[in-house]
Amino acid sequence: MELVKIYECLCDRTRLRLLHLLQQGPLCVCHLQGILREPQVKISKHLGYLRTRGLVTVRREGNWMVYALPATADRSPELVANLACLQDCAQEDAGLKRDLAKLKQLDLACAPVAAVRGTGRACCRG
Amino acid sequence: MELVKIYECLCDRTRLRLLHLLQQGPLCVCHLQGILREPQVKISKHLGYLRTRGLVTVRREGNWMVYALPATADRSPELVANLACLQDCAQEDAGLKRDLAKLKQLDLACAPVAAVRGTGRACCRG
DNA sequence: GAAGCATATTCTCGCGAAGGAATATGTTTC
DNA sequence: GAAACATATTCCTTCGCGAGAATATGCTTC
Repeated sequence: MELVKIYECLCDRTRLRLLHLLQQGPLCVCHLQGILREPQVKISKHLGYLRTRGLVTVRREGNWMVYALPATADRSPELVANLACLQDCAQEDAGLKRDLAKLKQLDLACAPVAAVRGTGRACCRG
Repeated sequence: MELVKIYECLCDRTRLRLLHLLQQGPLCVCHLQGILREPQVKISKHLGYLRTRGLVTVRREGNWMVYALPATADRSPELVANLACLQDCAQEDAGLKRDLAKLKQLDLACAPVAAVRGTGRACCRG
């Protein structure tokens, strides 16, 4: 994976937020939408952008599309390094920390549903 | 310094090469030009881009403009983290390694001039 | 002060990317 | 199979960026 391509994915605020959240584990679009509070088109298109560049994978789960970072074995050294770096930097970034806090709340709110779906974190409006 | 701004600077191949080289120490434009083998306008404009975003500083030295990374004390944690990450990633990148090799050669070739100028690495065509 | 040098700036072009509105696709439920 | 739902795609507009040619700026030397 080319280094510049990784930076191209990281250089947009929305994508940065998405990748940051996905570092916590797989998430479906409606989750991401609920946290980012951005229009559906916007989120869907940025996820598409990340997918075509291999920074994200998708699987369908009923009505939902569940996005995730590539399996650990499939991550290039550059990607691993930059994801780690992002984790570090996120602690200085109020916005990213807020996203994370919202995610934790969702996890709690959806605990039953998540358990049923067995993913540990499927969509909570189901 | 905003995280996204840093990534915006890193997401162009030319700028990536420039920043990578500057991690070795200050360099004048003609040095960078000699290593990258790109037209003068291109290099100058990308250096300008980096400067307006605070990722690089300049000082004039006679006819030459000497570019450098910000003083260590002036680097945000995000910048420090990403520069370190870049160093790591550079070892997987053949192009960046080649740039580095060329830089070492220049250092040797210009040793006398560099000594005179006292910067340890001023322009070698002087 | 004129000439020569290193570098920056301006102008213009083409392209790709971001955003939003509307619409399409694929899945589930009844 | 129709309705409801989650998500993707298309179409359009706007905007900033990258590239190159030509020109300007600022310093030095004679």
